[in-house]
Amino acid sequence: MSTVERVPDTGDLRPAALRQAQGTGQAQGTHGRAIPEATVGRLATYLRVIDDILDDSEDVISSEGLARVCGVNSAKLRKDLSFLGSFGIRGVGYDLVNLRTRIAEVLGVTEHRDVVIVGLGNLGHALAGYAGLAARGFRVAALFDIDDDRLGERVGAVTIQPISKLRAVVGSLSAPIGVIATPAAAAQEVVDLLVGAGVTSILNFAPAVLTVPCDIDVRKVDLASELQILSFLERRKSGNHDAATAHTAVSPGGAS
Amino acid sequence: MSTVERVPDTGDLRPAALRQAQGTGQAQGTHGRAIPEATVGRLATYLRVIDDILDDSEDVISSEGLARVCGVNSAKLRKDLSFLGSFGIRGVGYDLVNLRTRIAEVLGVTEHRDVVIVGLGNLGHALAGYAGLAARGFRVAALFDIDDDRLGERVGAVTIQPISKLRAVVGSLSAPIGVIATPAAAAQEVVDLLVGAGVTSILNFAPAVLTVPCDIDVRKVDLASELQILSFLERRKSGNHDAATAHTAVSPGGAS
DNA sequence: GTGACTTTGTGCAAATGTTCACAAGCGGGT
DNA sequence: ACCCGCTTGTGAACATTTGCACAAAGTCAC
Repeated sequence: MSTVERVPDTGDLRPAALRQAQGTGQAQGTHGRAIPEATVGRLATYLRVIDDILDDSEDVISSEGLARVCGVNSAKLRKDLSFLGSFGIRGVGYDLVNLRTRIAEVLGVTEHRDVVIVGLGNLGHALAGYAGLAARGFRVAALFDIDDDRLGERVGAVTIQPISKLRAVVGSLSAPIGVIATPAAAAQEVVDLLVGAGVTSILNFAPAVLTVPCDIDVRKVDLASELQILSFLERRKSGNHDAATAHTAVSPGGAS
Repeated sequence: MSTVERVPDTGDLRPAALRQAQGTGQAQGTHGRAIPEATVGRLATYLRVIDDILDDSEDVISSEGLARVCGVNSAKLRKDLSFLGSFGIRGVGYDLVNLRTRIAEVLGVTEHRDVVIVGLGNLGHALAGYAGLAARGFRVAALFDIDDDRLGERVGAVTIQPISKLRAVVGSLSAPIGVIATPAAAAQEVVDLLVGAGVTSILNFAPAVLTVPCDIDVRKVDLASELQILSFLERRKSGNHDAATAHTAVSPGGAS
């Protein structure tokens, strides 16, 4: 996952999925250790679960206890936390408040981080109205849509603005995250606009492969892909390999 | 990712995230090879991209060409496809129509697969109204909500029904995928209902860790987690490790 | 203070995933 | 029919991630 500079002939631009898949090298932890990609992905879960149990539990929790609630192996949890420059207490466990603060720091969500959403269709509305965002460290700072009918409409406390305002508004925010909730056809155009306005982190809900400069992080959420993966697992469970085998028996004896 | 049977003391039930993270052993490919978890996750992307380029392109594409559009390494693409019992033609490439059919078969989306959505808030509405679902091999078969005000409302061609009908309706469908779009507080209750009704594949949008029997597949989509990961990457880019280092300098010289 | 018990932090090995590099195979030109 | 150039399929090297097992380090009872 560390061969980003070796991308062959795409030059400065490359499909976002490439960066997603390959990662961006190593993250520096607090005490100089690198934080693996896989660990970062779980920290968000730990943070949420800790928030869930902050009230009704002791103020200290063991790796075993937290791991059970998070649905992960306790050794993995401990190793993950060790990348944060851990301060668990041997024989006791982790102080929940401390732990929460520490993870939030590493994830950069101690202060609320700004989010701008482009595309206010059904999905965009759902995202913009999602109350959980504030609780998880984010603030919906601006909403943009290309459709005149939607301009001026308010979702929560924020008014939908025309795309033409995007550059100026984004410029006034500090390192906002861009969320693309437009149809796939518009996604590349929108991502170009966002990048042009200085956004360097983007969450893409449109089912399209985006091409961005190599210093931009893009993550993708694709409902249909998730369903298709479930569909595959389902298929495997019921043992329906037959339909697949039916019509192409091309490869001979090469299999091991 | 193949140690599912070794789960320690949770017995028959275990948090869904565990199964998510660990996978469920190995999938059997057509010619007897196992399909790795990571490959399955990419097949959905390939399928979508192929659909995108089916018209405006040649009827054959090289691994290099397809890989570029999908944003992956061409060797990885070839290896992924080789698990399908590949039938690419050396010196030429892959027949797009064939490839599409083959991937759809493996993913189990040749016929439309039924999806039932529970929770018709903003997000549920967005999902239910998502036109792309049909194009990607799914059919919204039923909608359920607990709120009396929403009962009878139609989204697309489907009417929202009370939760009490869930068991009966699900029983009349063949291996539907359950989608949970309720608040986190209701998610465990809903997943229990779905499992009780015979659903074995579930996509969870609620930010909660679900506990399910071990033969049930649960996948999770969490907006806030994705944003937090982006937030971390952003933080790393700008080199803001300072705030993090500020208040806990516990671990001594153990760092490399 | 001492010993028993608990839990963290981590070295190490196994499993999984990615990339390279190249032999094997195919089509087209002559 | 044969050669040439192109592309697939895959063995092997490399990288990452996971899980085990245990030493190190703390608490608690007495």
